[in-house]
Amino acid sequence: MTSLDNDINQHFQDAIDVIQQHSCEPYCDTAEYKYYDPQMRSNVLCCYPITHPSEVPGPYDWNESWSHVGPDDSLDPAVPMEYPQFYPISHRNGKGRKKLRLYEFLHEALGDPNMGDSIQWTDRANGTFHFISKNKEKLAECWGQRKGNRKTMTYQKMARALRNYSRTGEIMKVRRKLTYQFNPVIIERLGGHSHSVTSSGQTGVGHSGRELLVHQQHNPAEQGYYGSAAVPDWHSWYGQYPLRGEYELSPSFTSSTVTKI
DNA sequence: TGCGGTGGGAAATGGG
DNA sequence: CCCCATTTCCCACCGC
Repeated sequence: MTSLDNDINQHFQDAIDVIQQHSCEPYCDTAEYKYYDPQMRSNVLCCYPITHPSEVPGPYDWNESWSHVGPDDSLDPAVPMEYPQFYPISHRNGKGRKKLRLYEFLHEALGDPNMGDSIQWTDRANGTFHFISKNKEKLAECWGQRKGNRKTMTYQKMARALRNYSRTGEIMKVRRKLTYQFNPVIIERLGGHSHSVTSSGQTGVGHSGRELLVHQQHNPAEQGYYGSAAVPDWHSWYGQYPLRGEYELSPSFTSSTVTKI
């Protein structure tokens, strides 16, 4: 155990204390927070009450929960839940710690079967995901507890943070209820495998959305999810959202480019 | 009309 | 003290 590990564990323990002081809500098993070990990612994430394997949500019930949007042939509800992925931990950089970002938490949650009834991939290849209306508040509360917020996190507040990502480009809102989309660059950085991102050899750089950048044109076949006029591909989004002038669009929008500024 | 969801301004907060 | 990434509050709007 390195001193860094000790430090991290100490801070985690502090967080636990805070959480406990604020009387932990039902979804959170504080015991799971005891050790902050990158090798135990699922435990770190887990703040969700699964008392019996049968409670682990099975394949998503599209008929029931998405009846308001109708069937979508591009979606595959049969895609099996995946187990947490072991992407480079973002909480720490070379020295010291780095705060967990919301999009990182969401990506973790998407890989955690225990969170399957709160958040799910809609189209993993596109990086689109959606919250489950019924349980979205649970996920928000987990997020709030994870951050040690003073007040209870709500979906509304979490969604506000998500909307801020629209400006920076990490996550965009999809014109569909409770649905958002990761920037493919983020997916790749997080260790996902959005096939819509070609390898430029410059992934995983930097520490904020700042280096994030332009993405190539979409294969139209990949856009079935959105329909024609809904949410466009990434460079349309970048065109729509200038990203605070911190990102420069590649002269050729059609090439896959990740440019560090 | 009520509700759930969306969108965004603005100030506050807390870590680095 | 500054910057960043939210967090918190609040209000307006929209579609069902």
